Formats: sequence, structure tokens, C-alpha cells
Amino acid sequence: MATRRSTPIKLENIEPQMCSIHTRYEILSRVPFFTQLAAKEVAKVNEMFREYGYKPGESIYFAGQPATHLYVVAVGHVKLVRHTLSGQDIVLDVLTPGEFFGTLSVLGSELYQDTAQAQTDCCVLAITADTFQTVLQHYPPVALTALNIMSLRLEQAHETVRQLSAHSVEQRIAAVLLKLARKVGSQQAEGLLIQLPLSRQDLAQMTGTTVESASRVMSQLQKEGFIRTGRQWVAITNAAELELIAGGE
Amino acid sequence: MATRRSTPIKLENIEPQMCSIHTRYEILSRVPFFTQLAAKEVAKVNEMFREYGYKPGESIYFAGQPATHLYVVAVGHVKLVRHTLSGQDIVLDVLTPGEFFGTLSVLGSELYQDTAQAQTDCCVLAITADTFQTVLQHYPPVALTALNIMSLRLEQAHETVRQLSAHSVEQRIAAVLLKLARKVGSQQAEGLLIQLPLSRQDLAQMTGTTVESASRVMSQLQKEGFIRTGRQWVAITNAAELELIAGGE
DNA sequence: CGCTACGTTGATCGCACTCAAGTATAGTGG
DNA sequence: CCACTATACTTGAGTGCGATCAACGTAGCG
Repeated sequence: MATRRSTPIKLENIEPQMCSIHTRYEILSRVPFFTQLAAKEVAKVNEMFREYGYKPGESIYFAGQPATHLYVVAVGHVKLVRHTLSGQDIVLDVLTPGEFFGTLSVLGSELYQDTAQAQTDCCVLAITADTFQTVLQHYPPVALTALNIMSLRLEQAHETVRQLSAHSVEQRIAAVLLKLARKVGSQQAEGLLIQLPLSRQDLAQMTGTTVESASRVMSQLQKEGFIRTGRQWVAITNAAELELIAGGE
Repeated sequence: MATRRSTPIKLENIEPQMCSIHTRYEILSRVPFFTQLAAKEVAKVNEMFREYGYKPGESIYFAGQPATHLYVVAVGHVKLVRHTLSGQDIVLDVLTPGEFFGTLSVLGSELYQDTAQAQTDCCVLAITADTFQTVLQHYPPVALTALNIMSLRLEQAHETVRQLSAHSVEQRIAAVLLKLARKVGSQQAEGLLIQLPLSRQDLAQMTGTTVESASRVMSQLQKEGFIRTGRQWVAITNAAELELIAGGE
């Protein structure tokens, strides 16, 4: 047998599309943003957020719309997609619970540059940019944390630029698989399973290539025994070798 | 005649490698960071900076070194270069007076990920990351401004990712030329001149291609009459047409 | 059970990389 | 001021990676 047939991914079914006010409190206090705040301050901030539920494939906002809100992922996964005139889409990032997206500033670009799309059932918390601006002004540590996060993201984006400029499709795919595994990997019978519905299309859009090329590379990697994969799922069975391919840097 | 022989670039010779304490004050108060601060606060911050001069090609810091300082460009241009194991270099950004680089946080990655290199004669102001952290804590508006700048940079990086994923070398070069022109362009007899020594090598490293490919594209663009170019300089003569090529988005 | 979306595989084509010469330009020292 | 050199730039020929087009397998779902 080469690969099992049904998806081994277990989606956490903690009220797929909605999270109670208590869950919200729980989540917000775990968000890097607010870990430095006292309990009652978190409670206060909590009230400023509204919550929304989305099903896989639904869009939270579209590129080109006025950028009015900041969002925090509560449950599930959200992907940020950038479009091209030619119709090609690029996945810039996949966000996990606790991460934020949307707009940070009242001064930034007036429109969303990306589309935010639910990758799984998910629940997000929303706050208007204005309101968040007052939060930033009231709680300076929050601004410092945000600054740190943005630094890390910029660093990641630069790394992506390097990959696209200098590495082959195989190297980029290996690198993306490792990155995702680090983010949402869990040890399973199949190997280090990426807990995310991940199509060839997604992979292609994350690495700036085509579905066909992604498929070829994945087939090759499986034939060599470094990964196991099926429809919408991937598990890594030989991370060390993948690191070598990725060009370990 | 196709193109003039000698470089039309005029380098501002305002004490190429050093800037007096007064020049520094002048510069700091124009830096986006500190425009919101009162005069005497700027003066106070000014004292926390040390200044350094560099000649073209000299490195301010190297990738891999401990990340200890935050820098502000005072005079000249600084490029951020990321290296590859294969020896290929990528230029992530070219910074103009008023822009910062180095490390923002005490918590960020411990090492510089890029090399900062003087593109022209230049003078930079330096502050330790720790000291700057206290500045951020003392002057919350500075943190908010920094946050905005980081947002814009992340946005730019994402745009670069899109370009690399979806656009041809010709499109990417056209886009980079326009971006540079917007940043350091000045209207001259030659056209919209990019006030920066810009080699084919630089151009290639900014667009993730090779010197040869960059050269071919530049020759083509000149033959079509959209640019005029020589050794280390470029002027745009038909921006509208370049926009079209870049795929205007 | 068939429909639809996802995935695989093959054949062909072209853009851009590589390797290799050759030309032009700035800077240097006689 | 001019030869000389180092560096930037150009151009050509050949190659290969990855995109494109096309056909076919396969899993999940109603």
C-alpha cells in the first residue's frame, strides 16, 4: 500500500463556527497581543470584539474593499490570498488561532490588499481599526507586541522572497511543507501530519507554481518515501531529508 | 546618439560620510519616527544616537552577526542584501534618508538576517536595541508610527512575492524601475532619472534574475524608447508605457 | 450510481538560465 | 593626454526547468 485512502485529518469540532463569550475570553488571553494585560483588562478588550463564523471557502473580506477591521483567528484556519490580473492567486500566509489579520492602522492603505478566506470551519473576532487604535494608545505594551509580530512577519516575507528568487519548485515545496508542519503539525500514525486540508492547488499557490508542477513534485517526494499524501492531506515521514532538499537555511 | 556616455547622476556632496550634530538633529526631526515628538524630546533622543560614515560597497553589518542596533539613514542610500548558500544575493530593499533598518526588538531574531551595505557615500545613525526599546516605552506615539511603517513594508514585501510568483522578468524590471523612480527619481534632461548608482547586477538582484537577463531586458526597453540607460544609471522616458508593461496593479 | 472536484501523468513549448566571447567605459599610472 | 587595466555591459548559442495543454484516473458526495 502506498497511501491510505481516507483523510487522516481530524478537525477540532469545538463549536465549528461560533465560540461562546467564555471561549472568546479564553482565546484572547492566549493571543500574544494581550498576554501582557491583566485579567480585567482582557475582559474589557474582549467586549470590544464581535465574533463571526465562516465555513470553508467563505471569504471574510475581499481585496479591494475598504479596510475597516482588524481580525483575530479564534478557531480554525484562515488564508490570505492575493490576486493577479491574470487570475492567478497567491497564498501569502495561513493563519492559526491567536494570529491577527486585516488592517492595523487607520493610516495604512485604505483598501484590503488581500482576500481573507476560511480554510476550515472557523470563528474570528473582529474589531474596528479605530477602536483598536484606541486600544493601542491605552495599552502601550500591546503596541510593542504588535511591533514584534510585524517584524517576524516581515522577516518571513523576506525569506519567501529569497525562496522564490533562488530556489527550485522542489525546494520551495519542501520548505513550505516543513513550515506548515512546524505550525500545525501533529505526530500521527501516518507521520508528522499537517492538520490542515491542503490541496495541490493550495501548495501551488503558496510556492508560486502550477497545480501540475506541485503534483509532480509531491509524487516524486512520495516515491522517494519522504512524505505520505492523499486527497487534501500531507504527512511528513522523513523531515531530515526534506530539510536537505529545502536547502536548510 | 543612443545614450550619453558619462553618468548624469549627481551625488549630493553634503559632507559625504559625516553629518554634524546639527545635521543630525535636522534629520531626526524629519524622520517619520519622531515627527510627532516635541523639539526638546527629539534633542534628547538625538543624544542617544551615534553616527557612522561608510563608503560605497562597505557593509554596515553582516548577516549572521548578533543583531544589536537599530539604524537610521541620515545621508545616502543603504541596500539590504540577503544571501543564498549558492552565493546568489538578493536585494530586499534600498533605503533612503529617514528610513530605519537593523533590529527593532530585543525579542526578535537574535541575528541579522541580512547584510546592510552602503550603496553610496552615506552616514547612518545608530542606537542599541535596548536603548531604543526604552524610547519606545517612553514615547508611545513612536511605537505606533513604527507599527505603521512595518505594515507598509510588509505590504511591499507581499507585493514583491506576488511579482516573483506571477510576473515575467520584463514585468518585474519595469516595476522595480518605476518603484525606484518614485522613491529617488528626479526630472532631468535625460528623463526621469533614478538618482542612484544602479548596475545590471543590482537590478538582477532586486528582481531575482541574472545579470544577462536584466541586460537583455534593459536593451530591449531602450530600443523601444521607454528608458535611457548607461553604465550604472537609468532614466525613464516613457513611464506610462512602463506601467503598462509592469501590469499596472 | 453518476456527478464533480481533485489529482496524476504525458507531450510539447518557451522563457529564462548557463556558458562563452566580445565591446564599451571609468579609472589609473606613465 | 594616452595607453592600460579592471569592471560593467552586451550579445549569441545551447539547454533545461517549469508552464501549458490535454487526457485520464480517483475520491467524495448527493
